[in-house]
Parts: sequence; C-alpha cells; structure tokens
Amino acid sequence: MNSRNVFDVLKERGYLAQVTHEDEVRELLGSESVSFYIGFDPTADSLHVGHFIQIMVMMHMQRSGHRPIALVGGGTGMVGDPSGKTDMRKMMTLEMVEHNSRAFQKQLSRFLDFSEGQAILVNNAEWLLNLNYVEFLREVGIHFSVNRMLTAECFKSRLEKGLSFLEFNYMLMQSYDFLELNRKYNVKLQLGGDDQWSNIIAGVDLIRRVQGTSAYGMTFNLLTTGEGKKMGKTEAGALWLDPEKTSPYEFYQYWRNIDDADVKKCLALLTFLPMEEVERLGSLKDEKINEAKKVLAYEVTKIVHGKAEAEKAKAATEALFGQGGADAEVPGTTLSAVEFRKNSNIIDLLYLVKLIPSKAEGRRLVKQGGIYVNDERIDSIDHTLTDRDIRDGSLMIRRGKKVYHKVTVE
RNA sequence: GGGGGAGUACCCAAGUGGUCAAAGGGGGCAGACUGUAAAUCUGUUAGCUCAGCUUUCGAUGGUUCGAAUCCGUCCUCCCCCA
Repeated sequence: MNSRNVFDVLKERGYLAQVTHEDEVRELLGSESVSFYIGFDPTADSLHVGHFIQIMVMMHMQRSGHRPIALVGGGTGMVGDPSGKTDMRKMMTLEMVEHNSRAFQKQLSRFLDFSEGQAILVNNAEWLLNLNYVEFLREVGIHFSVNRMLTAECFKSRLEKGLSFLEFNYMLMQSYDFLELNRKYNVKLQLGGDDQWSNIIAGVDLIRRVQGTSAYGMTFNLLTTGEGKKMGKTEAGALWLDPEKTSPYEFYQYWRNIDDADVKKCLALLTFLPMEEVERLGSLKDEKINEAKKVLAYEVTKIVHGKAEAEKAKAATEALFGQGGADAEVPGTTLSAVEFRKNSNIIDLLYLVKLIPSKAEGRRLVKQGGIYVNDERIDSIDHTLTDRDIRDGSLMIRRGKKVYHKVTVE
C-alpha cells in the first residue's frame, strides 16, 4: 500500500528514538516483509494512549506490508517491569493478569488486521509460566552479565531505591520472549517505547549469542508534553482507550485541549494525516491553532473509537462550546421524575450523577462559583432544583468551564 | 544473621504530648484573565445529617485528662556489616 520505506515514514513523523543498526534496519524494512513484535504488559484492564503510540507504529508497519506480532505479557506481567520505575509496582494475581490480558487482546484486535496471519497475537504466559528454573538459568541466564546489567539505564533509579531479584529478572524474561519469537516466527525486530531500550538490546544480544543470527531493535519516543511530562494523564488517571473508562467525548476533549506546543507532534504521531497537512496545521498560530486541535481531536478519536463516535463527540462539542443545536450527545444521566425530586438539592444531584466524588467537594465547588445549571451559576449550597429547571425533558449541569453533564428526567 | 535508620494526606516533605484535619512544595479542582491553550494571579484540596460532629499520621495493644508525637509487639522498606 505504501511504497515508501516505512522506516523513513516513521522517522519523518518523529516516532524514532533509538535504533540498534540504523542502516541495516532500514535496508531490511525496505527489502522484505518483516515480522516484528511489540510487547504490552497487562498492568491494567485497558490500554491507554501510551500504548496507542505503539499501536500506531504497528499500523504503519502493517500498512507497509510487515507483519506485527502483538505480544500480551501474561507471563512478564507476573513479574513487573522495573524500567524507569522508582518503586516496585504491586504484584498482580494470576487472575488479574489473565483478566487484563484478555482485555488487551480484545482492544488490539480493533487496530490491526489479524486475518490470514497478517498479524499475530501471542501471550508470553504460554512459554514463560512453565519454564523450568534450572534449565532457564543454564540456557538463558548464562548469557547475561550481572555487571553489565547493573549499569543498564533501566535499573538506575532502582539501584538507589532498591530492586528485588524478582524484578531484576524481568530483562531476562523479555529477552527470552524475543528469542522465542525469533525461533517460532522468525521475528528479527523488536519495537517498543524508549523506556524499553535496555530490555530490547538485551534480547538482540541474546539472539545473536544463542542463534548466531542478527536481530534488531528500535524504540519510539514516549508521548510527552513540551515540558517533558508524560502525556495522557487526566484527573481520573490515564487516558484509556476503553470507552467505558474514558468516554469518546472525554477522549476527544483531551486532544481538543492539548497545549499549543504539542499539537504538531501529536498530529504526526497519532493521526495518519499526510505530513504536509501536519506541517500546515502545526504551524498555525494563536487562536487559529484551535483549528488544528479540532482536527487532531477528531482524527485521533476516529482511529480509536470509530467514525461514528468521533462525529458524536465533535457534534457534542460544537453544541456545548459553539452555538450549534442544544440537544447534543453529551455525557449524561437519565433519572426518573421521582429520583429527581428526591435529589432536587443541587449537592445531592451532583453527587447522584457522579459529578463530584463527595458532597464536601460539591459544597466547595458551589461556594467557589463553579457549578452552573442551564448556564446559570448556582450561588447557594441549599439551592433546590424544580421542574421549572427542566427544559425539553432535561437540564444541563456544568462544572467549571468544560465539564458538561446532561440530566434527563423521564 | 548483627547494627543503624525510616514509614505522615494524591506525591514529596515538616511536625516529636494539647493551640494538628496536621507547615511548605508539587499535583488536582475552582475563580479571574484568555483562544475550551499556555503563563500569571486568587481561592481551595479527609468525610458527614457541616459555624457541630466523625475518621485520619504503616498495623495493633498500652501509658495519659489528652498522642502523629511516649512505651510494647508486629509488618514493610532503606543503609552499613556478614
């Protein structure tokens, strides 16, 4: 589909962070269909935008005729990757890992074409969970120098705070994954976020030692803001790809509100728009850059949640922030008339529709002038709503400037 | 295994018998200003039946009129030695 070397595409769009052998990898990707893999450890029950950038890369690669192997870390998830972490993460139970692995598999299948072996989904639990300890040590452990591991970047912060032997083994496990996939599917290339660099080159080395063949690795820039902070964090935590955890509307809003400085980068990394268009939109200034943000929000939402949801989110946004029709698809709650009357106090209502985590928070918000009903500021925590506040069967609550919630009364 | 140190709210971190729901910073939320941006300024940031009450300072049991602060036990982590 794409006649250009995908390596150049990835480079141009700003994905690339580090490559083990730049010329050879480029050559390889330009001359044959390459099986490559990216691993996803099931640390939660949904993928988030951090993973999405990896998925984008897989999609680019697949479009160029390469074969993505998405590896779900049902085995490595049992140990936990210490890379870049300052603290040990909580150990997960087998049940949690399995549950999360299934959720990942389901989500990944939306982005890649798994038909006829054009992409493969594997779970490293398959080969890691039943490893024999001594055999593993003798086959794999022998090739790892502890001295060298200790100098690896990924352990740095942990050498100050403490690192358990459990986590220290993570690198061997991931390297073994690469070896296993190399044997099984002739995988020669491992991709990953830049925090995976140490783990990836360890695997590359292992394959060279054990198999005597070449293997390569490549990492991608993590999605960070202009200030270097990790992007994709919301008040609720991560920005999830699961619509149940982060609604398409919220998802859209996140990108609509991105920093000016990050717009261009996000357009390049998170959409398939041609680079000329990315350049054009990214160079808009002042309020004109809002146009670029709209495109960004729409495009990313479209890829993640589909066109229909993207349209809805866009329409809702226009209705709320522009002057479009008032009756839009806004996040909301439907209440019976009885429920509504029972909770007609503003604080009770806010609490009922989960706009506030506690009633104390609600009182605080009202006192600070942060709550509006039908665009009228509520000035008293004792304010009571009546049927007169219901217009066409619903009323619109707004928290702060941007959080809208529609309450429909039946 | 021996010795030393530490565990405080979302995070970092002060507090070492009452004036502590607990300084300060970060983050979050809200207000002002704006472009649904950033920066800046202001307020706020345990819960509830809120000018009153309840629960909180690793866990648990004590001492005391009264403890985050003192004592016992336990758990976890870090450092030094082996």
